Amino acid sequence: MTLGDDSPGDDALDDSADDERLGRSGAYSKGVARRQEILNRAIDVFAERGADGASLRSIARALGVSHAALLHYFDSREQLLVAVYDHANRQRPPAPDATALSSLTDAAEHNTSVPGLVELYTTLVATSLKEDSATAREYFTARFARLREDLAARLRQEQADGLVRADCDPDQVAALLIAASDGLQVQWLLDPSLPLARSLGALGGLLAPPR
Amino acid sequence: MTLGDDSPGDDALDDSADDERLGRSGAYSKGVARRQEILNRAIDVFAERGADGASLRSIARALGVSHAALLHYFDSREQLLVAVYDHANRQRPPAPDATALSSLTDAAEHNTSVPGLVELYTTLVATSLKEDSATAREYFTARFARLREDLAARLRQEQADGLVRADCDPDQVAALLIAASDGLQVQWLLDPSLPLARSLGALGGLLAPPR
DNA sequence: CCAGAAAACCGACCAGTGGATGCTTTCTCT
DNA sequence: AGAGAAAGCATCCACTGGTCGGTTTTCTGG
Repeated sequence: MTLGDDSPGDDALDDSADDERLGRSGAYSKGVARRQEILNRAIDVFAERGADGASLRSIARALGVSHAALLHYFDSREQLLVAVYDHANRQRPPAPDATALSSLTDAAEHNTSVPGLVELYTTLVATSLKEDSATAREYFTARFARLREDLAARLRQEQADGLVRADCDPDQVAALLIAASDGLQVQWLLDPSLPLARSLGALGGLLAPPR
Repeated sequence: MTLGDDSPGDDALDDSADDERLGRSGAYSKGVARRQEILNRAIDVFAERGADGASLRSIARALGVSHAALLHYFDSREQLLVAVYDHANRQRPPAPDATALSSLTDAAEHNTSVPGLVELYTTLVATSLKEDSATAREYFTARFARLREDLAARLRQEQADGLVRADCDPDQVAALLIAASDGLQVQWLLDPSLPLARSLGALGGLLAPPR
């Protein structure tokens, strides 16, 4: 277990923080290339064969390596999947000057456009709730906290600018926005006929200041 | 596979619809008792040992039976878990004359008070997204549809009564409310310091008619 | 340039999983 | 009592994530 000898300087997270973060990135050039390859192929396998079909052996087969090779780059399947999700998200750099709502709508649009992404996200959130979840829990708590902070700041600004009604707490609304976006994506995946964007838009209407 | 001989009159769903629905309920009295026993113990195991710890063998061990016995009452682990969730929900009969928002707040309160319930719910929703999900998908699509309809009706009434602002689409807001409630419960489970009720309350504030 | 250290990778193995199957035991109804 | 269905078990299966020891490949410092 990674419990007995959690060596000082947990190298799974804090090395080469500028580019990639989860799991060992290779020291040799072949290694870093493989790592990218894994991340890229894994999302495909996930999209094609679903969460259950994306076993370590299945992903490894798609790459022509053994499943042990994957565990050389990532401590666990969980960590691999988190890295895949993280990787998929870094493909879409966030627009810094977007509205709180529009940034969420954009993200939702992106998620629903990449096959398998919402399923991956939901799967990972579910595993992050398990008590013994190692990587996922840490990752998503941090992600939610960061997102809430970011959105709350945006909302405060928009309140000051008169774009958002003033009689609501930005912190609560930030949590609310994220929750609504996540929940709607799930509902949409179960029933794609739902107008995801429009529902989020309705929330925008509720946030607009009274005229 | 249950694919070859999906016999006519799928008895897993349509028999004894008044009380229980998922999986075979016993024809002998001992059988129906066992079924209740399974449902009751399973939720405990889930609460104590988490989603991963709730394997068929683990649950069976807690009952003093073999894991094959469980599969005699339920077609699959997935179906068992759905039945457990359904069972846990039937414990709490819904108040018929509640506000759209208050009914959700109550439900959220209930979910967060029963250990393991939110984790079970999230796990099941995640599995319902998998392509080959048999029972869960059907169950949750139906659940979401029913919930949306019910909430939308409540909202329309409240709009007519002047309790909810009129300039929003009840259907969109219904989906929104469910999504927000679900998403907030997840965030709360990852960080229990979040004021779940207050966040939902903020949504109530947004829905209130302008004064 | 080449020795040697580290990285990359494999094959074999392990305990545990969900599920299928065939058999025995227990129950209930006529 | 006896037929027939339900309840339940032992056993098997393919597969999973993860570990381990060993081999090959890749790089770097002298």
